[in-house]
Amino acid sequence: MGRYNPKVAEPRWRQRWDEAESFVVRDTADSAAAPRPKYYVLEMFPYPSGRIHIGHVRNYTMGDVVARFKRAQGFDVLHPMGWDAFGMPAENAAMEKGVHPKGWTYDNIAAMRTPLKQLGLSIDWTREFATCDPDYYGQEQKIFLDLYRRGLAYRREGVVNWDPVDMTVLANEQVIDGRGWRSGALVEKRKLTQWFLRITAYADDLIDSLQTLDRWPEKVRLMQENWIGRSQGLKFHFTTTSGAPAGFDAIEVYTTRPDTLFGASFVGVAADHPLAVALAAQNPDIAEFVAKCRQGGASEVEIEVGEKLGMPTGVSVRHPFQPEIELPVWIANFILMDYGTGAIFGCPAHDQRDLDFARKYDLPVRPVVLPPGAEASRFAVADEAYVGPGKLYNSQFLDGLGIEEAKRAAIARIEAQGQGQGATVYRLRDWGVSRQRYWGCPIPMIHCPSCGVVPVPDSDLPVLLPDDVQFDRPGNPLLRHPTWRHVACPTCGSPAERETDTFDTFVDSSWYFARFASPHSKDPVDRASADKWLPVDQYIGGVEHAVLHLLYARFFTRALKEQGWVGVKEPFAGLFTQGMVTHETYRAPSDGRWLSPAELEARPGGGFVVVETGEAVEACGVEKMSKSKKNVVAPEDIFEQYGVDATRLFVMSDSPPERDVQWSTAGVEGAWRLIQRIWAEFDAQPDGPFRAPDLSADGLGLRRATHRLAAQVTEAVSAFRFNLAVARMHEMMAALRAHPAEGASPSHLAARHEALSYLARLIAPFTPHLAEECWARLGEQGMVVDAPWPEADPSLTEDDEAVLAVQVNGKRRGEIRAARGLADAQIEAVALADADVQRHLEGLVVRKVIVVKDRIVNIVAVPKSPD
RNA sequence: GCCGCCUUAGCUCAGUGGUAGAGCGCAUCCUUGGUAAGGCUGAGGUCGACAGUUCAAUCCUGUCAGGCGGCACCA
Repeated sequence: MGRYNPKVAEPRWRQRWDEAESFVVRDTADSAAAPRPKYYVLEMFPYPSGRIHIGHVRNYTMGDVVARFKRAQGFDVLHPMGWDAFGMPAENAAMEKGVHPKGWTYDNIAAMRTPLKQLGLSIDWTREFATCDPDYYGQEQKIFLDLYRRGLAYRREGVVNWDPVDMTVLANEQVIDGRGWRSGALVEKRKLTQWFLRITAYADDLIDSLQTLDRWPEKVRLMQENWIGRSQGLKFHFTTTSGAPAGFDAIEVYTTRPDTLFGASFVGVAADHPLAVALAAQNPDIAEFVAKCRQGGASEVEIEVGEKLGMPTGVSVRHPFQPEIELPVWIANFILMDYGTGAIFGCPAHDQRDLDFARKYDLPVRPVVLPPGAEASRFAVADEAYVGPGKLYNSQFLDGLGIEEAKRAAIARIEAQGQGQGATVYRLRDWGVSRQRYWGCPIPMIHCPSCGVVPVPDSDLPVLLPDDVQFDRPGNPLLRHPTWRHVACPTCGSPAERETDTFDTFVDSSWYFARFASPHSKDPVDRASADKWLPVDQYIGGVEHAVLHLLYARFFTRALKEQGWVGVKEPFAGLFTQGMVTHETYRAPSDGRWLSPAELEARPGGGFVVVETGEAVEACGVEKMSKSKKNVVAPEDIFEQYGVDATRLFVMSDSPPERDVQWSTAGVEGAWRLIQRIWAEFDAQPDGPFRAPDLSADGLGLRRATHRLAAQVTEAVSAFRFNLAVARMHEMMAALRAHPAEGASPSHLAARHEALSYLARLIAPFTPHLAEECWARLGEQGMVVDAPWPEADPSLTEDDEAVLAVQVNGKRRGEIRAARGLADAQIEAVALADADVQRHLEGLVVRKVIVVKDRIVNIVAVPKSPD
């Protein structure tokens, strides 16, 4: 008799798993012979910041529960781990602390590997790699050259988002509310020559295939769909009639509402539009306005205010359907150069922005869509544009048509006139991947003065990062390196220069899941291994990657497939996005500074006091754990105090996994107690052997509880409802307590043995160390990790007698017991005979009786009529 | 502004068209050779508000309120 001591038990079992190589995947050798189906579980790999946090613990425990569960169910499971190791923080550390990014990164990896291994994850560590390993990024360069040869990578000058703090370019996706996603600095617009990946080539497939991803959260699919932002419309040109500079005979616009063309009252162009630029060169007023728009666009303030600003250009264009009508061309601040054609026609009656603009500059508002039930002579648009359904009017050949018909008719007419055609436009833009940084994968290109851009030959790969670099000032150290960039042109041999930009780190994470299939292959991916393991069956990570990483990875997988490296186009068949770990925050009432939980002491009767000062403190809200709010807990400390299993168990309980879970000391203590209670039941069990469980005797109730538990845990884990599984384990403890070992009959003991044997295997995905200890205590063969998942006996999961509630007019009035599946008429009779029910039926006439099998009886009764 | 999610016990949250649940907290009691602990029992609920569908609504539908998240001059 004794308490379960995780400090002793946990390291012992980890060592046993290591020695047995329990989690090493036997890859190609048995892939043909083994009949086991494969299952690839992957959690989003971590950035090696140097410490793990509770969020990691939750993420990796979820994956581990799935991996161990599938393993026990007989799947050949791949569950690898790696490091997303390139990126800015390493360079920041280099600048701040004078350490080399490489050393800093690998030290951090080592520091994080220890607690991750301590978690007892069923990971095949032989497949571990970091994206900053030359072996990995060399393969990435190979992939990039494939993309380049296939025209999916190209270089062009473009207006880019420049982060002045990180001194680098950011992708559109990395700009959030006008600020850099990492630095938080206001992003500026700059013109630079950049490498781009042609993700837009797959826009349609990326959007259309979303519906095949039926094991992805609806929310994420919706976010991707919105991000790609496909719209159908019409691209056409207006011919200019007067005032246009040379070369501007026409202005091309894009619209999704060609039906409203007869309501057009102006044409607008973006401040960056070539026409605006050309006019600015001649006209100082226009130049000033254009400059103001550019600033405004960056400042974001104008957008918040929503004020529409415009400047007439003096240019006029002809209406395509009404040659007698000319429309003025304006430059307007609400038109974006990088969407559509950077020019629009304004129909104020049916577009709120155009209406705001028209009211401000006193332009005509001409309604052309009549809402259902409205009268043409009286309908007018005031301050709100009409965007609803209706019939066209004031529109010549479109009159009387519905909106969709009118769109088709207008497009057909424009096409017939040769002035344009129907078009699909996307919000998604090509992915700019150049970063002016050192700690990233070098882009394997060479700039030759005579040959131009030349790819590094395959035989010269990988292009390695030089180690001898200085971080004494901001900017890219590769540019300043004395020798690294100077190289002979592979084509002509004359002096040339290497590309000094490196890849966006999202490139690194766009294919790592494929590399795990064959982490040591000489090629990026070994096709046979990829065919065996891909796609990832269950991917698990934070919802913050719903757009960026997941979209890039889907794009990369398509590109890899076309190159023949892999056979699938969707990388992740199943996706689960887990919630965050939160914690209460506390701040001192006196000076408002944040206090860490360690500085506080619980006060009897609720609330906390500061240990040092005795000052009373109230909790001020539950928030995501962050250093700034001091509401963090270090996983290592929790492991030390409660053990790894209690930590794992707690992060899996309480909250459904897709939701946030609130960390609390009480919660871990609850998990700790459950572990102790489980162990106590195993500890109390006398040594066997026991004869086969006897159905006739007092063990039946326990056997039912056991098999119900097996069924429930299996279902809960399959459905990612880990918290439910834990709740059922709590309930199981009540059943075990009701059937104590002490003084038990042999059949009773046998039923207990079965219960414990099942329980050890059912808890194994959650608390694997405890499970092994329990398994061994029971005297079972081998380790739990190699034991098959327990099957529930269907004949034991259901009681043969059901308890039915009896309602009278929808209110519960009594309870009856009846054999399962008993005929409705018989149940009705029993229910009506029940004393409680009889009492409630006094003075009533039964109108109808509804019997729901094995669940409930509802008696509908009305008062007796007086006669 | 648009889209999505949430609102159930003091707290954190499960759950179901048919008998309202768990953990923690709280109270009472037991144990004091599992003891920086263990256990029994109990109190505590208009299931956010209103309306509808139904024999029956916490659950389905609609409207509203409050909270959270994503997107946002995307033509």
